[in-house]
Amino acid sequence: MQDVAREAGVSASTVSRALSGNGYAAEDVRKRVHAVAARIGYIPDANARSLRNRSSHSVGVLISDLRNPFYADLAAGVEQRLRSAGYHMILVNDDGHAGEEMLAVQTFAAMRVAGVIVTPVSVEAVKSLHQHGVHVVQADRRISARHGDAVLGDNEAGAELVTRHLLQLGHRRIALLIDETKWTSGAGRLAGYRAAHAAAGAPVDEDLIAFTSFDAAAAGATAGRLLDARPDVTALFAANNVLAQGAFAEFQRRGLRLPDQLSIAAYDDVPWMSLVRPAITTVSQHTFDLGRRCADVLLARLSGEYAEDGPPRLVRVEPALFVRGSTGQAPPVGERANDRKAR
Amino acid sequence: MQDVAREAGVSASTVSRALSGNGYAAEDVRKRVHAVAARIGYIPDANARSLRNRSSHSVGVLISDLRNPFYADLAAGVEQRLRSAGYHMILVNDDGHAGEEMLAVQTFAAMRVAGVIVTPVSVEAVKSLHQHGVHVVQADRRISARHGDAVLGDNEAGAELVTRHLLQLGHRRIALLIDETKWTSGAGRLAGYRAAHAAAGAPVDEDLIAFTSFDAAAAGATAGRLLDARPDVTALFAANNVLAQGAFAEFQRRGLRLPDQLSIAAYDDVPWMSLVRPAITTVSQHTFDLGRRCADVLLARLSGEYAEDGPPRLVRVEPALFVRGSTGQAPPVGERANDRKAR
DNA sequence: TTCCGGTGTGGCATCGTTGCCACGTTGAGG
DNA sequence: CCTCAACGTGGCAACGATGCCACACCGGAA
Repeated sequence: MQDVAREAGVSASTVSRALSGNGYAAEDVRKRVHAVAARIGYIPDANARSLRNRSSHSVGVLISDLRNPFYADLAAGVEQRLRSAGYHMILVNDDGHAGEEMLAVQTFAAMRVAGVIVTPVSVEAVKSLHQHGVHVVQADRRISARHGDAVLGDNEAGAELVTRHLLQLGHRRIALLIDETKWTSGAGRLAGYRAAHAAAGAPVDEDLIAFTSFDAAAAGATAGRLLDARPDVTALFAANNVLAQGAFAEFQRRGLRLPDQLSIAAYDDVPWMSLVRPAITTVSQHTFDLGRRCADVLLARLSGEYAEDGPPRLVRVEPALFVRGSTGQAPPVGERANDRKAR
Repeated sequence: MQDVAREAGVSASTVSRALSGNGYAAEDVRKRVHAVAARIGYIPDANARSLRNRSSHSVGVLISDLRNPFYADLAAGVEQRLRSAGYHMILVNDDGHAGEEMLAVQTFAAMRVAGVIVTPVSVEAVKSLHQHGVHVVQADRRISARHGDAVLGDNEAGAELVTRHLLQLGHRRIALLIDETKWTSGAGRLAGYRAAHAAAGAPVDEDLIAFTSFDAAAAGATAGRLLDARPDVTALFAANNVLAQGAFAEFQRRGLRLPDQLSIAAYDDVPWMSLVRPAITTVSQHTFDLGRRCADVLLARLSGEYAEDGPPRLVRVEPALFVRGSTGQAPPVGERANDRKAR
C-alpha cells in the first residue's frame, strides 16, 4: 500500500479512500491510484482488513461428509450464494463426529468468521458458536431452537407423502429403514411415517421400524435381515439416500423383482435414483436450494435486514414426491412371501 | 489477550509465549495462562496472527463443480489431509469459467493463503497465483508445466487400459465420447485411446471420436446421434462420469440391451456405476486419494520438505480398470446393426 | 474583509499478535 | 566475590488497512 501511495504521489490514507470508495478522493487521484495499483499488482490484505474492521468475509460451513451427494449439493448451494454476495466458504467435514465439529468451531471462532452454516452434531458446538457471538444457521436439522436460525426440510411432510403413496398402493406392511431419530431430520421422518399410517387408519407394526447405522453396507444387511424375518413386508422406505443405496444394492444382489416383489422408496433425491431400473421413488429435499436458503438466511442477518439480535428464524423448504418405477401396487395377500422365497 | 494477561498477572508477551510455546515461559505461568484462557474463552485471533506472521493456515481450493462427484471426492480428499495438518480449506466453484476462476485467484491472493490447489481452467490464473508468490498445485490436469506442482492421474495409461480391454473383447468400432482435448486430461484420454488401437494394429476411425459438451443431456444426444449415424459401432467409451451418465441414460431410454447390443465403458468410477445394471466398466482415478496427494504435495512445500523454490514436481496417480457387466464380447460381424434397429 | 460550508488530503492511532531486545534473577564455576 | 550463561519476563515496534481528526484550500455570502 505504501508503494502504491509513493508511486501515485499521495498518502496511504488517500489510497485507502481511492480504492475503497469510502470518503473523499478527487477523480484524477482516484484514477491514478487505481492505475498504479493495477500496474504493480497490489491487492489489499484481507487479514489486515478483517483485523481492523473486526469482521471477515469468510463463512464457515460445517458438514458431515462431502462425499455424500446430499451434503455436496447443500455445500454447493451455500457456496453459490455466498460467492455472489462477496463471501467465501471455509468448508470443514466433521464426519458426523462431535469432536471434529468442536475443533472446527474453534477454528471458525479464531478466524472471526462472519457466520457459520452447520449440519449440527452436538448442541455444544452450536452453543459455543453462539457464545462467541457468531451467527449460526442450522441446516437440514435443528439441534437447538434457541441458538441461531435454522433452514430445514419438512421431514414429517415428506415422509408422510411417501408413506401415504405406499399406503395408497395398497401396502400395509411398510418397513422403515432408518439410522437415527434423535435429530429433527430422523425424528421428523419417523413421525411422518406414523402420521400417514394414522391418517389411513393403518396400524404401525413397530417391528418393521428397522434401525441401522449410517452406512450403506450396514443398511443393506439390516434390510436383508428384516426381509428374512418378515417375508410379509411388501414395501420398504429408506430414510435417506445412503440407506436407500445399501438396501437397493442388497435387493439387487438377491435378484428381487422390483416393484413386483417389493416396493422401495427413499428420502433424498440423488442422481443414481433416476439411473437405476426401476428408478427409485423418492422425496426430493431440493438440497441445492436448501443450501442457497441457508446462505440467504445468514446474509440477511449480516446485512442487517434481520436484526442481529432478533429472534431465531426458522425457514422450511417444502419437499416434493417423485414417483418412479420402484413403487407399485401391493401384491394380493398370500402371494408375497412365496414369491420372494421362490427365487 | 490483554484480559488474559491481566487475570493471569503477566504481560501480553508472556501470554503469547505461554500459549504458542515459542520462547520461554515458566511451567506454573504456562499453566495459569492456559487456565485463564480456557476460563474466559479466549481464542487467539487468526487474522492478527496471519497479519503478523505474514502467512495463514488457509488453503484455497478451486474446482469446477462440487455437484460432480469427481470434484466432490477430490475436495474431500484434500480437506481430510489439510485438516489433519492444521490447515483449512477455502472452497470455491468456478463452474469451469475462467472469469470466476480469476476472481477466486484475487480472493486467495488477498487472503494471503498458504497455497492453492486448483483444477485449472486458464493459464492466466495459475500464472497470476505464481506471480503473487502463492504455492500452486494443479490437480487432475496440468495447464502450465512451469508454474507450480501438479498431481495428475495417468490419463493416457487409463484410457489405454479400457480401450485395450474393449479391443480384446473383439470390438473394432469403438466410439469415443469426449468433451475436450485441450486440457491434459482430455488429451491424455484421447492419446490412450489411440495408443491402444495402435498397439493392437487396429485403425482409428476418426468419425467415431464424438465431441460433445460437458453436460449429461448433451452427451446423451451426441451419443444417440452417433449411434444413428453409425450403426456399426459396437462399443462406446465415455471420457468422464458425466458423459457416461448422459450416454447411459440415453441407451436406457432407447432400450438397448447392454452389453449384447453395445458395450459401454467410462472414465472415473463414481458410485452409480456399480448400482446400475449392467454395472459400468470403468477406470478409477482413485479420486479421493488424488485429493490427498494434492494436499501432501502442497504441505511438503509449506513445511520446507521440498525447497520452496525448487523445480515443479509432478506426481502421478495410477488408474485402475474395473471390469463390470457393461462390456462384453463384440457381436459377430453383420448382426450388430440389425440388432439395434430391430428394437 | 470575514466567515463558512464543501472538498480534498495527510497524520496518527488502532485492530490483536508476535518476536526482538533489554533487563532482571538465579546458580554454578573460576 | 565476580562472571557468565541459562532462564524468565515486560516493553515496544512492527504486520497492513482504516477512519477520525485536523488542516488547507476554494468560492460564495454577509
